[in-house]
Amino acid sequence: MAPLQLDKTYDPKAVEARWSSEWLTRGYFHASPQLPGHPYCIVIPPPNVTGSLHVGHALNHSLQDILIRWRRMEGRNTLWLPGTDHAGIATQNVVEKQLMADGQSREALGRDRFIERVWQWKASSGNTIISQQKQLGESCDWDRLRFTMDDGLSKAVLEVFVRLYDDGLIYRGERLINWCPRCLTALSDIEVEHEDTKGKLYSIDYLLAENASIRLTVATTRPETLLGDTAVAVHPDDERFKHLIGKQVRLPLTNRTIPIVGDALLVDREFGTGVVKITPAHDFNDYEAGERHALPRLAILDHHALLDADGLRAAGVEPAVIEQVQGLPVSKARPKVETLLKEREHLIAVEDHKMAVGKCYRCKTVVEPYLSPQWFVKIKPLAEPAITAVEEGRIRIIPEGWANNYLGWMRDIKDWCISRQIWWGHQIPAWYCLSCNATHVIRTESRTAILSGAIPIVSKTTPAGCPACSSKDLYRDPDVLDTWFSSALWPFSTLGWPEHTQELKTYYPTSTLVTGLDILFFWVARMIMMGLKFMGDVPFKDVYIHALVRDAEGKKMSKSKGNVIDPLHVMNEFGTDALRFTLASMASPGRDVKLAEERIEGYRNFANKIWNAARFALMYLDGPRTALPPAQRTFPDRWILSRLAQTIRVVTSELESYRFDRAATALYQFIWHEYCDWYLELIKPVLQTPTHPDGASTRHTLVETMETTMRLLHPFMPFITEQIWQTIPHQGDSIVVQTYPTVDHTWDAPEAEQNFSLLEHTVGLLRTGRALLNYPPGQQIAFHVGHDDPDRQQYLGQLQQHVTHLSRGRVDVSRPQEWPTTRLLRLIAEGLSVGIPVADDVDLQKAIERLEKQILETDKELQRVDGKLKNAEFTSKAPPDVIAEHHDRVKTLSRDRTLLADSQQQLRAMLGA
RNA sequence: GGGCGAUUAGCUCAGUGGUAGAGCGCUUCCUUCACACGGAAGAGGCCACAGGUUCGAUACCUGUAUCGCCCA
Repeated sequence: MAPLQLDKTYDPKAVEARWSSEWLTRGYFHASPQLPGHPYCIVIPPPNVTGSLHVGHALNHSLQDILIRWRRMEGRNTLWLPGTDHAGIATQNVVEKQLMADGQSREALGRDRFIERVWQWKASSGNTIISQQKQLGESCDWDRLRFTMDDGLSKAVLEVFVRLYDDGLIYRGERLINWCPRCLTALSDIEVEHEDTKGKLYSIDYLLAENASIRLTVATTRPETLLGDTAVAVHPDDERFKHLIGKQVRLPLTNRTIPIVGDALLVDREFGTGVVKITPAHDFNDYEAGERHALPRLAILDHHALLDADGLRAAGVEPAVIEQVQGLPVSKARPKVETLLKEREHLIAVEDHKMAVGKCYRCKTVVEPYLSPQWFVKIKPLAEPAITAVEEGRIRIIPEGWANNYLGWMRDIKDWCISRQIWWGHQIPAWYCLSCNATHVIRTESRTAILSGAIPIVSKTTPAGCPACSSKDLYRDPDVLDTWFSSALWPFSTLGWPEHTQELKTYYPTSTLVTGLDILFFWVARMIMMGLKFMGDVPFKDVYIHALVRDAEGKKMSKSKGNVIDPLHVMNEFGTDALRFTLASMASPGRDVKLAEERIEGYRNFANKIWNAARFALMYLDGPRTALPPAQRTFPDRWILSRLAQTIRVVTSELESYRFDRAATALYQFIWHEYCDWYLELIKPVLQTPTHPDGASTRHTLVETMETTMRLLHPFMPFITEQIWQTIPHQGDSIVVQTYPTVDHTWDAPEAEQNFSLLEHTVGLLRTGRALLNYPPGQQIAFHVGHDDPDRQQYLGQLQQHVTHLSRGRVDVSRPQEWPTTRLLRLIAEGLSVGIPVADDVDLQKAIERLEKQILETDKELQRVDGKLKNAEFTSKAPPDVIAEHHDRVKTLSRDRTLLADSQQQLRAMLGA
């Protein structure tokens, strides 16, 4: 292949477009159980089908792609399985909004036509995120794209539901659940977000029924729910009130009297007045207290969370009060009730009070505890093995700190409410015989209510008739399942379960799950439970939890908050590789990512640096290349091979421990500050001399190290590495399917690394001296270099040509004692001395100040180290090697100190002359 | 209220029981032949605070403060 012409500046767009389509055409990402290699599988956390790629996805997906590309290159049989979930509530909301814009409504359309509309919407818009993922270079097996509402996955949902029901692990019952009055559906506990808000604490007097002069002051944050109170509670040991337990109080604004109960769990004696009201139909704690005391539940809110006239009448609320509050939302009813209580002198005090309100995680509407019949998963029996799996290490959570989080939640887990009162999703496979359930299924014109006593027929297929009475008059439960119910099956439903596929056999359990902490409970925990239950094995071995990308205020990014950053715009501006590398480098465990554009720009520059290194190589590759054994190569070649070997070691081991940040740092450091800054500079004299005897070997090392480096970097920056790899000499069709670099021990060259360190310090001092004396970079200067240590002095002799080249001067290597004593600036560091001649017209002030500063620093350090050595405790207790090191340091520092002082004195003398 | 995490250079963040680090930003010099999306040289830090362990603590322990997250 003819070398491609490389532009001076890297242009990511053309390169990315070319390779992302080329890779797909060539089918590199297609997995097959028949392929050789130990399987390595990741299932993607399915993004919401309504979504577009946000920066959180970009992070999550970049990390997975790094793992997958790395393992693929290692020769594993890799499968990265992509897909989306149907996001019941979110998707329904999106399509409903569209309908509303057209003046239509879901109800007017009817269920079947509405669902058709959603599928149409999915066909036209549901692939947005998929094409964006491809743009990011994700090496998923796109042939296996899955969707939670696919036939196969839906079959898995049916299978699981029916089996759990048959096992007694799914039940239907009336419970207090979280209800979103905007989405008009139940939510599970974890779909409610708690938010601190400023509220008020109201103190309200309830009068004792038998003696109205005795008042009991109740403290509450929700005075309007008082209309549904069925008791007040005090602490059974509270001396102030315990004698009142068992008596009745008059409930204000109603015709009811309610009992006073003693309840140690509900009542905190220190809180408020020490007396609380109990409203079992509208508060979770009260619901449980109501169970304990067998209290009635009076619901006074309807499903829109409006004060309900029927409910209020049933609760014995005075007609005049009903008149004022019926049909009002809570926020408007509260001040009305407040006024009424005040008028009747029941309201004693109102204080500011901090409280948490629950909001719907999809639409942020305040949720209401709501009494209704719902379907639940009995979760304890499923949770137990899921706890054990993590405790026993069959599943590793990384970083492991989150394991406690997981275990704590799992041990205290509550039954999972899985029914949703929406249309888009997997409809629950339960039917009710209308004749057997005549009193429990109540049909009116507008809706059908299935009361909690109704007996369902649960079946994978539509039953032909009622098994009890053979009636064919069956009514299907209109509810659908929580989206997370189907997501919980993802690691095996996507591989073909309940069929016994070759894919399942090969790729389950999957290897690694990469996800954010935010869905540890929503998703990860539930996958573990379902995987253990239905596959009899864990769904994955490693769970890597990465940081969340947050907005400027440290808040979670979400579409509904409108605080998302668009990664596509970033990819356009700086290149996909730059974004990917940025995210990888910021993926430190336990810290949230705050994405700054300057950072991405920095890695754009890194890509450009790599690009230009490759251009440089291509310029000088003409001519033969000879592979000598590493030991016979030049010093720069031996050094860079040694550094490359070390980098391979670091990158590989950091990847193994999911330290993407450290792997990225190691690559950056090696490529920029070793390969470009030093290696390419060191070999220029050889390359630029056409007949140089080391030419053939150097060109070989140049290609060898660059080709290896591209492979090492490829998982992080797939596009630029492919482009460069294709351009330089190589074997094979694509870097995607090359082997990942492994360490070649013959590359290790400690002696070259030591010499390099000496070279680096020497060149550094010479350059400092040049800058101090304001000599132009190009000016040839007759430098002196020397070292205290005879070995080092000898090495300096061997390095002379390199020092000469890199310092752009003539270099005399000799003992400092032999140097001229006048018109020479001497700089000293750790035994190393350099001498720079001082021209007549040079301003010495800067150099003198620099020496002064260094003397002060050396003094300070000397004092510190010497102080430690004079401390008897230190010398008697510290390890001998540490003490020896300190002695060495004192020796070197004092010698440096003397030489620095001499040098300064000489300069001062010149200044005086 | 309970749990977890953070506090290190102007900013964003690594890090380690024995000499304090990176990227970006900043200052000065340089368009020299891979790269000005660049090169070279610099400036900049009581490692949040207070105790303790230790010969030695930025690191380990305890407490405090501030911030953030999760759960109730």
